[in-house]
Amino acid sequence: MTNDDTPQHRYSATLARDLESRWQDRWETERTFWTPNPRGALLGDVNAERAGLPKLFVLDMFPYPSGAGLHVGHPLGFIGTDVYARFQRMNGRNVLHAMGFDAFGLPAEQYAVQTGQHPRVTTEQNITTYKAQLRALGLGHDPRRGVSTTDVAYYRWTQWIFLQIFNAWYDRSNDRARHVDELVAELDVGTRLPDDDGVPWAERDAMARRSYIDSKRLAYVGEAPVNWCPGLGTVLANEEVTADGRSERGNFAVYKRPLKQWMLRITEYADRLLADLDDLDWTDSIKLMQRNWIGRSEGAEVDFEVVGHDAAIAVFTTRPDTLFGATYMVLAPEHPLVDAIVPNDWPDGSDLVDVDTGRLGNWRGVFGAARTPPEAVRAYRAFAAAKSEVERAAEGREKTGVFTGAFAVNPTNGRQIPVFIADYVLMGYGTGAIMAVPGQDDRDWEFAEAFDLPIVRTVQAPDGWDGTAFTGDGPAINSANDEIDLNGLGVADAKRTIIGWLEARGVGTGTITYKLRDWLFSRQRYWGEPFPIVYDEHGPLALPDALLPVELPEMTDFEPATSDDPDALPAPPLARAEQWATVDLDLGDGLRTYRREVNTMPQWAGSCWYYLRYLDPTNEDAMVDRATEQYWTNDGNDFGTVDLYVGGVEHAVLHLLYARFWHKVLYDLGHVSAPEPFQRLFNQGYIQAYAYTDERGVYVEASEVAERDGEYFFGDQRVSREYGKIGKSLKNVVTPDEMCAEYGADTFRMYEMFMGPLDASRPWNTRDVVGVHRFLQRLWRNCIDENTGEARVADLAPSAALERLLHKTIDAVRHDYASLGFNTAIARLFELNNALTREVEATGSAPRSVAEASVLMLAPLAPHVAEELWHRLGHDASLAYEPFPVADPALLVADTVEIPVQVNGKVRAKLAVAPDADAAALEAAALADARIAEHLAGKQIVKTVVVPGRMVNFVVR
RNA sequence: GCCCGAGUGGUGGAACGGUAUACACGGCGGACUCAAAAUCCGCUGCUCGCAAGGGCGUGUGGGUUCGAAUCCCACCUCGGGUACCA
Repeated sequence: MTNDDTPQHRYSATLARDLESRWQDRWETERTFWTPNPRGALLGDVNAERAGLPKLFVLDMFPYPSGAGLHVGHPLGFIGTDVYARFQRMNGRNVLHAMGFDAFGLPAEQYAVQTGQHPRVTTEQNITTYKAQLRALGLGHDPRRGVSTTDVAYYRWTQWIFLQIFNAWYDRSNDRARHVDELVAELDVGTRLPDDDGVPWAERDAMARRSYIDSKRLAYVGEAPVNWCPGLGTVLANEEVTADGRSERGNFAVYKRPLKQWMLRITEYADRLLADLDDLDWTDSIKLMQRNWIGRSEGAEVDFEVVGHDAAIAVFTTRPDTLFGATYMVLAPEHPLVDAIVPNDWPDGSDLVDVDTGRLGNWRGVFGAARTPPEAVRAYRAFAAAKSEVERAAEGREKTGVFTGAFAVNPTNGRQIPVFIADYVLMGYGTGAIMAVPGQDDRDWEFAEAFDLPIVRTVQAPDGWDGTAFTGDGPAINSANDEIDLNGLGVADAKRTIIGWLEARGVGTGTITYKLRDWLFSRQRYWGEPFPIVYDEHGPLALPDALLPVELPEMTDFEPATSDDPDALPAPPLARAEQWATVDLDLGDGLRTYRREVNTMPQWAGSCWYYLRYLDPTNEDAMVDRATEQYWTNDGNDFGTVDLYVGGVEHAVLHLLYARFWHKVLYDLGHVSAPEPFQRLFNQGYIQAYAYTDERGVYVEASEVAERDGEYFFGDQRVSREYGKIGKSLKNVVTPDEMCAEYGADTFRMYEMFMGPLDASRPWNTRDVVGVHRFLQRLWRNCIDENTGEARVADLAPSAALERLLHKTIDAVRHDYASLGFNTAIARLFELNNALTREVEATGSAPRSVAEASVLMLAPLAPHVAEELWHRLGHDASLAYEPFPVADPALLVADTVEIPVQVNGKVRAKLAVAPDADAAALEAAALADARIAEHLAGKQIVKTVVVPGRMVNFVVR
């Protein structure tokens, strides 16, 4: 690249690397980015006075340190937050910016299973690599605050938070979580009554009381249908299962199984999680994704009596207005009422039955060889349970089910309607049972067609309706009995009316249901946080704070028992650590032997609260000091603690919903002072890259492909170009390390910011990087003599035009930095520098005022070279806290502006006029223009539009 | 299927309803050089024209407006989310 002719002090990659490592060392030695807390261990003696400034908490979604290290796509958001943070430091904010690691998780464990290397060793090596890579980018993080979720000193507090959740219950009357001791106290004095089976509190024994309290906790052991993944040997949260019913990690089949697992009662927060979205500065699309996930729907619960039984089937429906059209019912196959209502024999005299068609799951008896209802139910349940989620998806929406032999009564008209079980009804949603209204529901229509069930329309479909279910609005029909008449009412009115009738009759109520389920919180893994829980013969008990942390035992075999058998039972690795799992403790009634919880927490646990630990990472007495938390949360009217949170959209529901939930629990219990964790959320785009395949479709090393005449060649071989995720499999990995070596970190940082808006995804193109490098080289040359390395600025006034441009640039760059519009800020700096270059060429030196302002404006983007230039321009201190330039408003007004003159909307001339020229003056000037006169000749002016300072338009005929 | 979001030069991308294509890459031409690289300067949406100048242009088709990349309607393509949620 460079040879002997190149001036010694030209800004080259070598020079860049040299000054970058010097400045990184200096920032470290001088503790430049140590951010003071208002009190406590992190107040310190460096920058302490800054604790009096207004705070700004900037946060990145912390990374999982994978063995592959960073590629160029990873740091996009990190650089964006760093630019923003540096800019705000120069604006007099006390900025907290740190980087930790979300280091529990499957890859380290799977690597451990393969190699026997302890996951902690792998994890620590990976973190070391990441830290070195991140340091080389010059990110201004406070190194003291970068916690890892795997640090014992960190997960001690993750366990502590779990205990807060375990020891809390949700007080619906006050709509907040409270400590269970308060529940016990209220029950003891009788201001609150148990809401389960009516046995008075005073008459319950200790075990009954304990089990009642356990049933109220926000963390509880529940038996629920869970996503069991035998291929991974663990259960998964709904959020970890893909749409086609496989595990997000590893792509194994997932089955629904009822298992006892830890659950967190996030559903109690559904309404608040929904409502508080309104006050967050998040994009509408993320809010919408969260709203959809929470899935609030309003409707009614209606009881259908079962013929011949003293039982009723409760259904949830969002369309109570269609109740008259309910012609059958469907229960989920595993619905608890099924066994109770299934008769031993098929009902007599039915005109319903076509026993011999052999059609799968038809009216009765023909499911497999089933001859009786119990046989049919058993056979169908086996059929449904044997299907994995994938198979269900693959079969599409084909409706299957069996008649249970039972009938229920439609409360509106007394008609007896058959009761089915079918897997299109899910146990986990609503009541696990539906009333089927084929006339107004597509799924019910399909099922009714498959099973020849009657269809009654209760909403008038529009003329020309093609015959299937009509789900739109329209007047009710066929919907009247002796007491109530919905006919003619629209859907909304009909709903209101029927709910009133149901409530008056005591057979139903208006209700709200959520799609959101409680959070399945156990994993059968080794490399996660152990629960601070032990069991006696009656159930789980919390360990006291004094016994935290519960550390992971040393093991050599980390593998959970995996299996191809969907019916295999979970066997967590910690269960094999016998010594560890059995423990003698005195929990208040003498030394006894307990069994530890052998599941671990999911990876989301540690990432639910790391931003709080950044605030006070070394505190051994509390998760975070209260006053410190308040300082970093409140700058007047904060609703969320973090001011700016930047990360990928892939965490739109999982992480962000879980973290909001934990934060709200902590808020209710008085541990944090804002109701939400993240005030402003910004989703950065992805960087992808081109990949190339040869004739066989095999990927070839992208860095060795050359473009010639619009075609791509790998050696002599023609290859075709694709576009996709950066990764080993596409052979298109480019690392920040390579870019730093070839151009320097400043060039790399600026290129990432220049490629496009931060929230847009874009292709990496190494070829384009050189443009930013040239800019830095030109700016350097404008300030520094390339032969001597001395500053070449002069204390001259810049030309009026340059000065005006400088202030216009300051104004634009400030605005762009504040709104994360880094690509356009860079374009402005390029323009300023191009103008400065011309002035330097004309006069031989750069005016100091322009050079210094340029350097300060560059600093957030390219901090190393900016520091070096600042230093060479004669400043001893780092510019990290130097005030950012401020534009002089007087210089923002141009002396002339160019105004387009249009004839019939087409630009025909441009006028140079004073910016404050009024409409009359503009019109006169436009009419005086020769070219305009030409276009107006022989035409009649119908209308003249003049917008002062903007444009003139003549409409002619 | 449903719900979002996006389609602008050869490429990445600019553009409060008011001069479309800022800035950069690439390309072309030139300076420097024995030469090349690096560096510097100029040109670069398509099209007709010697030129002056004109026509056409922001996925497609309509609409609103004096004026639309921008607002509205329909459609096409791509990306994301979600999926029997009653």
